[in-house]
Amino acid sequence: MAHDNKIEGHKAERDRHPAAAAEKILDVARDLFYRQGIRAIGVDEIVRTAGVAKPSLYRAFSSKDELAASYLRRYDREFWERFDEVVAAHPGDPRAQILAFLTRAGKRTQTPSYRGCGMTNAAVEYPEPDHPARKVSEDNKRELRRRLRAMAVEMGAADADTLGDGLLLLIEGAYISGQLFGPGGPAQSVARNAELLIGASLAK
Amino acid sequence: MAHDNKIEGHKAERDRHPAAAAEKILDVARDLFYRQGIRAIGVDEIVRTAGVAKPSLYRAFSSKDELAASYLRRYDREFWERFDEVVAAHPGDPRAQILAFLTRAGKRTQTPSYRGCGMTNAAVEYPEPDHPARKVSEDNKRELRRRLRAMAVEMGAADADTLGDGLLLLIEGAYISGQLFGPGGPAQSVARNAELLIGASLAK
DNA sequence: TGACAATGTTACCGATCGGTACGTACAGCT
DNA sequence: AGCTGTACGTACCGATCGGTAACATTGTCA
Repeated sequence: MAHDNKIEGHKAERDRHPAAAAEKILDVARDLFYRQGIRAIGVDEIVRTAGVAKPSLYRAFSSKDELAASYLRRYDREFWERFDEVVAAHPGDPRAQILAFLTRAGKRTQTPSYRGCGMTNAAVEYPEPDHPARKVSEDNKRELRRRLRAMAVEMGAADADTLGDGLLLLIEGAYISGQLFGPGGPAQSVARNAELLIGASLAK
Repeated sequence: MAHDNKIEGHKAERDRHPAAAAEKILDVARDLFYRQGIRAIGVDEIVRTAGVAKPSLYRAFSSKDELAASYLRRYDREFWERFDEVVAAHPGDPRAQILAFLTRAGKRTQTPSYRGCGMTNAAVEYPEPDHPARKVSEDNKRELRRRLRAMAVEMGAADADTLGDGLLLLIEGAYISGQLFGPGGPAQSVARNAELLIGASLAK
């Protein structure tokens, strides 16, 4: 054992860039937190699944709460990437943008393993206003509200704030009932209902 | 307190009916579970707040999960009481019934301490399909969906299932964004948006 | 070769988790 | 009185929680 330097090369492959453990941790945390919930997952399970040591977690993240916040910050980035992607697909046509977004979201909610919006779920799990994870979630939702209202203005809605908020309600409702009802649930009709709501809000 | 001859009372007052501890436990659990979340509250905190001993909890409830389910069963009863109350206030007028329900719900969401729907929150906290608390929650939501769709039929909607589901999405969205945004959030417009959606769904 | 940075290993901490074995106080009945 | 059933409390269980100290091992780069 003393001179046992040559083992399998199962660790030499990732030395190229630093903080490889942190990335694996975040990958695993993202997966487990989203699927099972943040409170349901302990740090031990994370490091065990990631195949890293616990100190590696606490060298990269100051606490579990901060790891949760990091998970949500990454979620936030990916969310807006998807959002901007569908927006860019229909330039100058906010109605088509929203409908495309909702069609895609509605489709995702029909997946058996669908677990809703990580942001929304985190806010439910952490009602305390000063929790780091909740702050990220609230920021994300505030920005979403702002954008939806702006798009309602673009659409020329008589009461743009009401329409923007109505769309947000439909979206959040889809996130929640997607995970509550599973495939075949009410979330499958979110795009159709949004279309109806938009139509009613534009007609005067 | 009509015949309250017994004094002294840290135990004499509840001899009349059995399982007084169980009631206090359920009262406290209801309050703490709703405000902070089920996973966030330990059984120790419950019994401490209730001023009872821990075995009293486990004599009345086989586990914490079962206590959570009991909390939700009570929540379910009270929910349908409120629901039936507003339905009874507008006999034969499903549109007025729903609007009245949503007006009241929308108002509640503007309370600073609002924490959403206990059913919805529990489903977010417990994604596992066989968790006792989740089962209660799913049953409640399925029944709500059924009723909303039935009311949409009563209203004479062209696509009643879509309207019923759309109303459910708005409701769930209001529950969630009520606790996410607090007063001034999108949930304040849930009744207005429902009105628009209903109008658009009835016009052909 | 030697310093450095990143990770791993092991062992631990106090607190809290959900849950229970067991003894006791007190009612009603005979 | 004596017995019995019932509701309750004290004290405790092992497991897990989030988090840390100390040190060994690794490959990289100068």
